[in-house]
Amino acid sequence: MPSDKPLPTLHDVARAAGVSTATVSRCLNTPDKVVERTRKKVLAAVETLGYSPNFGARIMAAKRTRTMGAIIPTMDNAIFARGLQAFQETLLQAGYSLVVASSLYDPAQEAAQVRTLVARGAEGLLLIGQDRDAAIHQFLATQNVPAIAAWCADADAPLPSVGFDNRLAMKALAHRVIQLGHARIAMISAPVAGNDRARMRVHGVREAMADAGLGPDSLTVVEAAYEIQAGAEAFDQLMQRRPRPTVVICGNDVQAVGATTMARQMRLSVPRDVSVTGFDDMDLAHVSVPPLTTVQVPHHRMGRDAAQLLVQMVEGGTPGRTIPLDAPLKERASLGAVPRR
Amino acid sequence: MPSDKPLPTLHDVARAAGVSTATVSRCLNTPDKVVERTRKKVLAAVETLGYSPNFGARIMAAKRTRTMGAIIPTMDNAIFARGLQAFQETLLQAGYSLVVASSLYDPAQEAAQVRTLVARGAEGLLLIGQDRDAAIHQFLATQNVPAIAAWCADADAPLPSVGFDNRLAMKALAHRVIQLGHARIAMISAPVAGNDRARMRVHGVREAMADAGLGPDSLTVVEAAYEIQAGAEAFDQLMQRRPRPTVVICGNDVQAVGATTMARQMRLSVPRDVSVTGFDDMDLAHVSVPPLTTVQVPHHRMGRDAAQLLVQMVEGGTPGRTIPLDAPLKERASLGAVPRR
DNA sequence: TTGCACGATGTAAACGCTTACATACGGTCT
DNA sequence: AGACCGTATGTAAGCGTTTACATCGTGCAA
Repeated sequence: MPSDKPLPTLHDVARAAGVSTATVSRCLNTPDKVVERTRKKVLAAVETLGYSPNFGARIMAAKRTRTMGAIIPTMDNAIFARGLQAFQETLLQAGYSLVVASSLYDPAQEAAQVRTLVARGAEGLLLIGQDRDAAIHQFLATQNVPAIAAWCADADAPLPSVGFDNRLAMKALAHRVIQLGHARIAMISAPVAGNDRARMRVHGVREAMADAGLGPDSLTVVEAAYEIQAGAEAFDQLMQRRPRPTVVICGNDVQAVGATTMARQMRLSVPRDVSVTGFDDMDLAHVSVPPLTTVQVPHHRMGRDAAQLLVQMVEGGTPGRTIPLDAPLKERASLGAVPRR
Repeated sequence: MPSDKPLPTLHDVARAAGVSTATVSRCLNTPDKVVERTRKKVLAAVETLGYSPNFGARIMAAKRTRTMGAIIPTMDNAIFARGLQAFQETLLQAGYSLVVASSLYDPAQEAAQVRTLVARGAEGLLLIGQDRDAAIHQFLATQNVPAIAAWCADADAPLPSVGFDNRLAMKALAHRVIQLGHARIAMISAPVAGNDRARMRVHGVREAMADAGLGPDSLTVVEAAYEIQAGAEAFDQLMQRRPRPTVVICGNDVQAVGATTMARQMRLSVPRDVSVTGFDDMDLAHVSVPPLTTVQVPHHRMGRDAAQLLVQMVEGGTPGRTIPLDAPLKERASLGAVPRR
């Protein structure tokens, strides 16, 4: 209970400056509508009183919160955090604040957060991926809150998206893998339930294989948690299989680094004995020994473009058009030709 | 201009349910003050109309935003992002939303963000470190907004803090380094201007050296940006010095990984030719070859405890007492005995 | 039966700002 | 000099909740 003395109001400032509340308000919001002399007086009063406008009253009168919301699976994932950073910076430039919430990869939590953020006055929402219940879209529509999906690019999905095509990006990587002669392929994926990005990456590998005439039984997929250790364990498990896969395609860099680390422990040389690839191109990918072949995710551009698109949708009332971004293959030492024997 | 049909208000719901606005409000906020039959009627009306309370009006009347603010240097730093994640999760449990802003390590930006977040209705603020202008504290005091500092622990600093003592943690690491026989010590630090965490870490090394009778000229400190590449360049530069340092203490894991990477490029063996240490214990530290000796920063606990303390300060009006946390030394292969020659 | 207490609901007053509209005041043009 | 115009400022009406207080009704004790 912060029951201290009440904060000064517009009225107090107006009285102190000897003007009306309207003039004070104008000084703060549209300074050029007030003549210099008056403005100075008012600003001086604001200063001495330590006035700061009341948020509630302001948005109630202006009918604008100038706040956007973002719901990401978790900021523990550095790559989301970085996208969020760019999103926030761009939003700030446009005069918006950012409220964040996390779903922890749980659709129910995400749905709850959508309601929370809208109730908290978010004028627009940034979500990750397209996997969600139709009820959410309906809710957003009735509340008249525009939303966009990042980390994907899919023109005919429910939400306009800003990002790259997970399926195609991974397909390109898998294509290159196959080109190098690999035919016994294993994949470590994050859990695909409720995660279209992970699912699409698996699809991408499948498609590349199908295109190359490799049957579905040439691929072994295991799901693992988004952790280095889990990647390591999954790699271990995959290496027990006979015949052994010649390449392990990972759905992300974190698991891939777990894989290379485990390979070293198992005294398997990467890529001589087995190749490993990642996805995201985070710092880890460079540091891994050997450096990871991976897909570069444009997290910064994604965050920035998402912010711009969302602001445009909120302010222009426009429907919002998907912005596809490139996610180029970064070929590094962890991927080599299939071992001959 | 989202000029669509206006959203339903409390009045609309009240009319639809055939009750007063007060009853509807009670149904939503204190359901047990309303008899079952009425409540059902009202909730049905809420549902069919798709009613969602107006944020501005609500906080104006209730005088509570249930929003906290956090200003961190950047979410590009995974370790801040993770602390923030824990902070947000804990806040959510307590019924608060989180507005985030970033200072980009710039005190002026931080000051501006403090004002922005307060104007945005933040009831409490999480800041990083203690390095800031007194004017900020004064502003927060007049606005009656409690704030705490994370990533540090300093009982007699202006703000109550939740975190660890950067100086002591680094001193412990340096002590161990010296114990291993190192006497020509180099340090790569993030820029210390306006960054008490970085500065305190340097102090820690200096103190450990002084305690061991090593003069200040046994230490070479270079500042570098918070990037792998910058760490690599700084390491290169330090390795040109003669006599060459036998250990490079880095202010953080990112720069340390840059150092080990550069060492490999220079065909220097770590720790045989030169030892390297980090600070933070992020994923990178495990993955580095060799794994980094570092200081484990309790980012998750810090975020959680910070949230709890802040909520307590906001709700209880209590002054807030510093919560010191451990940041233990994690000794791994990158630190070895001083090379004999 | 009357009176009372108490629980359920209604009434209406804030809350502090923005902004449409009204007003006042000079200055210009005829 | 009078009419007119434009600019700077004032007046006051909301904005949609919450909540103190008033009112109503029902059940129970006397």
